[in-house]
Amino acid sequence: MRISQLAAATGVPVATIKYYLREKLLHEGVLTSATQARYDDSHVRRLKLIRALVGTAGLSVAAARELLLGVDNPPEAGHDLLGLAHRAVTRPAPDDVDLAPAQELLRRWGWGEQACDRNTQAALVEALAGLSSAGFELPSPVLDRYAQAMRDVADADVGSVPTDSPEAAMRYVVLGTVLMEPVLLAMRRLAQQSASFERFGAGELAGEPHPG
Amino acid sequence: MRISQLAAATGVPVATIKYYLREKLLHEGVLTSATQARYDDSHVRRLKLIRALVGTAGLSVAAARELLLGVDNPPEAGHDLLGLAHRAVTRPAPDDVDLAPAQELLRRWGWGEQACDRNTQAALVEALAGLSSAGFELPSPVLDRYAQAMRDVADADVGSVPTDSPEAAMRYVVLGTVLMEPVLLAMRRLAQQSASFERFGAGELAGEPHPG
DNA sequence: CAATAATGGGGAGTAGTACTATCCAAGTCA
DNA sequence: TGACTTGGATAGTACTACTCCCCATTATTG
Repeated sequence: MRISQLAAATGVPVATIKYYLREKLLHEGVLTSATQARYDDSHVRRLKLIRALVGTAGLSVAAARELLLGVDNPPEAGHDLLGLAHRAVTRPAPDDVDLAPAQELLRRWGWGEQACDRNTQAALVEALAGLSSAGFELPSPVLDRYAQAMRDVADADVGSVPTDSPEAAMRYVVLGTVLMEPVLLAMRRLAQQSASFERFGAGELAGEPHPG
Repeated sequence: MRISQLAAATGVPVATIKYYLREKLLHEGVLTSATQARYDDSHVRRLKLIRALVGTAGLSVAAARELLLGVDNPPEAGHDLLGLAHRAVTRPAPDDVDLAPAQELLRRWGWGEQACDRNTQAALVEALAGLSSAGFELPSPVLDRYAQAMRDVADADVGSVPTDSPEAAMRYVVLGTVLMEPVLLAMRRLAQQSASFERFGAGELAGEPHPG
């Protein structure tokens, strides 16, 4: 399979494939001469994965590269798989963030504080600060309901990790974490629309998507 | 309050404030002369809100403008509030997307199909396509668990909308939808870390954030 | 009142990202 | 043999979110 066929098979322009090769997101083909290389099914699969990461999941090319690097070279059997996935989607926190608000919540929810990564805690703190700096104060009970729901999600996540092979687990965790996020957000919005429709009826909060 | 004081009060550079003024994200101050305008608390609040939207929530300036425009001019009492918020974070779907996969899921979950916006359904279809094109096949029962969790989230969302004033409802729905997303994602990651830690222990899936 | 500083308004410039286009020599295929 | 394709590299593009600079006009300060 030559590069133009790879392009045809995936819908990705040749120039873009070359770009991904340069950026080390896609492994090189086997050179058969100075100006010819052969690509195979692994390139097709990888290309689709890349497009899912940078397209659907909205990762930057740099983040996708880091994440793929981890998928390619599993650190050791199961060592910090989650950390790898989370690092690709969580920006590093500055040294001086105050994690106290997050830690209090973790205690309240019984989520092992020592299990939870600094940067992820900082992300929660920042997100909550965004809410409150927008003048949006969330009552604790409501926040707790959200936490319970996300705990359910996480239990589903962790519960369905394949435990047979470390590579499979790796793949599942890394990709499941980032590729599931847009799915969850879309589901939330649909559920909101449905709940709003049931509660308020058309034309109240949900609007009138199908008037007449 | 002059522009430099507004900058000092919010931490936003003067040049950036001018940019937001040009882009109509921030309302103008009251001119007291040809080269002087007065700003007040409403500008401080608005600026914080803008930073939360484009910073924390990751909206583009254009999306933030559209959303703020809606918050400023509530259409009519409760008319399509959700639609407004969702439009700001959901890109328009092309005419030819096949919504069938989403509609089947909506039926299965009992979420009123007629309540659910085309673009949002398309977003779900695309997100699921991203998963599957990455070679990631999600068992239906697992997807159903996610759906249940997001339904819980949405019920909390809709249940805590203030029903007294349309303006308050507007604000709550629009901002709650977009500003809560980063909160939910951060909570999911923390819950994953905690669940993983409980299930596999340190050094297995969760990694060893605190070795020793 | 004079010197210095700050402001509104506006245009231009910048940094980063994700491509996209062009070129060329070398190789393939008809 | 000769048009077409490829790998490899460089340069250019479109977009976004600022950031810089300028100027005439105030405001402030000594």
